[in-house]
Amino acid sequence: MIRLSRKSDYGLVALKALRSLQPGDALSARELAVQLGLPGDMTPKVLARLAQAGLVESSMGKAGGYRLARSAGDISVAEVVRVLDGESGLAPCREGILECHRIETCDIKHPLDNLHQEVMRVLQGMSIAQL
Amino acid sequence: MIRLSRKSDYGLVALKALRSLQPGDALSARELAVQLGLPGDMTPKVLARLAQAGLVESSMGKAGGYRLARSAGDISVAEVVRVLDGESGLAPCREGILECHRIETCDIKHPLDNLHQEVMRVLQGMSIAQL
DNA sequence: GCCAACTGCGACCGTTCTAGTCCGAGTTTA
DNA sequence: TAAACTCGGACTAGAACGGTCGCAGTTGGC
Repeated sequence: MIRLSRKSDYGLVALKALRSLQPGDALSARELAVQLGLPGDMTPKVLARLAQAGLVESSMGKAGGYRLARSAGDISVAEVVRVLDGESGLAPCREGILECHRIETCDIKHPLDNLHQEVMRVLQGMSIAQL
Repeated sequence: MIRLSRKSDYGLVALKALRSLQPGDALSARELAVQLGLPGDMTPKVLARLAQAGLVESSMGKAGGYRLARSAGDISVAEVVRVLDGESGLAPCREGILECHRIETCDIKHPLDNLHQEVMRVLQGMSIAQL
């Protein structure tokens, strides 16, 4: 399936909301959740992950919150998806535990990898600012 | 997640195998499964679905089996994915039962739909023959 | 005419992944 | 010192997916 997870969806919406923030200001996760209608305890998680990856900055303590770490035009959809969903190839050959037993003879992996790169290039081409 | 389901994966592999068939010949689902190392009872399902969608032709009875209904160059990856996984937008706003409650105020749906179309265009650009 | 080898189709179950919640700890400001 | 926030892990419920089983219908050969 070519579909974004909810996490990525939430992340995109949240980033978009942070875009219209005055420099120096910050929005708390709870405020964002209420404002955007996102599930309460999911929002801090998504934002924390984005902060960890350097897409947003966080300030702790009272009156703390999140703000964009870079300009909205510098953050691509691809980056958000990669941070929140992890990057895995198009092909469902799981790595690790459930390894594909066809891996030796698989002749479609390379073409699919190429496709995957093209898809990511498309996502790379759209920034938060363009959403 | 931007990942193909196993069904789509199996479908692509199977179609690719059918490509090198003599005209008039047919391969049974079981043969394909053995030959490609696919799970035994999954393969008939995938092929039946493909036949239903007109991507492969089937002949019943003894010595029956499957063959491509069109030339491999005319079948795109996008089509296979659409048939086996169903087409759903990039955005995870499920339709029907679990409708997104943000649907009214959602301002990223349209941009995501555009992205989705671009992604499908990429998949459309690769045919079974190119795999 | 019967049997064997297929497709076709629906029902079913177990596993995996995802979404969402809860809770405790650390940080900052008033 | 208290309030408001981030941070991180652990846990639960539910949906989606992969995979299996069984039966009906069809065809070709003996």
